[in-house]
Amino acid sequence: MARNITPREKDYSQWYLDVIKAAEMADYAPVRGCMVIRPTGYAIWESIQSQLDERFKETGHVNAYFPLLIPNSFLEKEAKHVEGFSPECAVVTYAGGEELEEPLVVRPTSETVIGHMYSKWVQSWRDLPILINQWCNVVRWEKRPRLFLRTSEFLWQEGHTAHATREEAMEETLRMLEVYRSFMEEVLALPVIVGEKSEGERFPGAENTYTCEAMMTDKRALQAGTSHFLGQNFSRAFDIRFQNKEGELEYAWTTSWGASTRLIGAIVMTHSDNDGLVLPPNVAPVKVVVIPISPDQSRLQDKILPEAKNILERLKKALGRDQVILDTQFHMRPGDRFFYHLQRGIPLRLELGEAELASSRLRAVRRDTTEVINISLDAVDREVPKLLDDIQGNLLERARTFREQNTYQVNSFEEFKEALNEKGGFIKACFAGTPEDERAIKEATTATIRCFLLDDSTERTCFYTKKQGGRMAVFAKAY
RNA sequence: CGGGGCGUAGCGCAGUUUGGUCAGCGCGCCUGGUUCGGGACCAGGAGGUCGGAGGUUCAAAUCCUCUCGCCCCGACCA
Repeated sequence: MARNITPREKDYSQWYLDVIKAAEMADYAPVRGCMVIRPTGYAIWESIQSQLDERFKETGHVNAYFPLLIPNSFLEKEAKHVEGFSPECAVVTYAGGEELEEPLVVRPTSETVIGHMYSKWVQSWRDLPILINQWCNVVRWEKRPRLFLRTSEFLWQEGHTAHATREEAMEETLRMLEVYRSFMEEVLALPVIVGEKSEGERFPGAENTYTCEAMMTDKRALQAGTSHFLGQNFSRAFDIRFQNKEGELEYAWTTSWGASTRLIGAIVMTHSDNDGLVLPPNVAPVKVVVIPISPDQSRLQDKILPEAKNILERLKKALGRDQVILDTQFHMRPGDRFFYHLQRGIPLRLELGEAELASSRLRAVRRDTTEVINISLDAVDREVPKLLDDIQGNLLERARTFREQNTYQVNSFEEFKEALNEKGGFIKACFAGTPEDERAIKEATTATIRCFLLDDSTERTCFYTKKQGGRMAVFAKAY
């Protein structure tokens, strides 16, 4: 058991911080609310970035870059947008040695600048759709920051598209929601519930917001990615108009969608344990570590190390160059070296010592189950990828089971409160109330509507108002 | 922004009530040795203007005032 990590059941948020610290993923920056993403953490982000980017490209998107600073007046063009974001905006008023004529907002998101540019780029229906994504940082001033989950500056990706028809834009919104869902499940081993946000939780300026909601191991919900159908709100505000085939001027229909470094927090809170970080193989920057061991330095150098290098090369061919590393920290004792990689979440550890050399077998230890498997040396190229797949599958299954076991369905407010207080987790209930009802529920229980389920067509009685025609909602305490 | 806690070595803390032999402990770090398959042990060593600024006093980590920052719980959020 790790001695530098507070047990999860004792203090969840301390455990979370300890895991991040032990894995050296991040550190606090001198400015409150800001964080430094250290190489181990950043490598995870790069892994997320490259794999998501590939999926964006596959669905026809291209990358571009829009500026960090946005004229304050841009934000003000969309009433709800400015209302939603102004409390958390950082504003530059002084630059170049003098007061600026117009304050510049450090982007909290880029709908406005991008809307401005799109209005210049779009004239004809032939210019549509525009399918652009950008990878960047944004600033949203936070009162209560938490590493990866809520920091004043964070890294993310924001897709912004413009379309000729409402249908096309809606299709895009849902397509990207699905890209997020499949990425989260297949790569991050993060089972998510997709759905539609309630009016109160909607993106400021959106007509509709769709979300991927995940359950952390403390049974709280985490919004892991969102996709917004913006209707014509931003194209009206920024005059994105095009001439259709009939020669008439029409406003374009836009969407936006984003996922952030918060996903790293989600990985930590979904898979890690009291020994530290656990990474699903598909997102792990390093999937396998080979650890040559021997108390005898000359045996180590002459016999064991060469064999370890041989295995390393074979695994590099089987898995990819950077996916496997050789541990040569010979000044450390084996236990220390095991812990070093354990706490960094490397999915599979391969030990090679005297015993293995003698038996022509490797000792493989799974990070997810601590299970030990002996692999014959000739079979590593075959067995290791299989094991990694198995680990990936196990982590997803484990998370899914946990979520299912902590999801309850209720029919009355009494049951709702009881389930929430005694069990926690996700609570499914049919809801037909107003935003005021939602607020009242939140005040009474601190739980909020995470989303309305998309595939729900049956109309039932609302658990709260007893009105007919409600939709199935998932409630939870959220991050 | 409200409520609570806390700033002393890289990290975690004791010391503050009762001002003076209080510059200390554990971990980590460095050196040497013995060890070595889930976090070793012994010996020696480096490291701090006690968050900052004023003040009280012969004397301040300790008392007073102001200030900065952090953590936890609430309202706001990817």
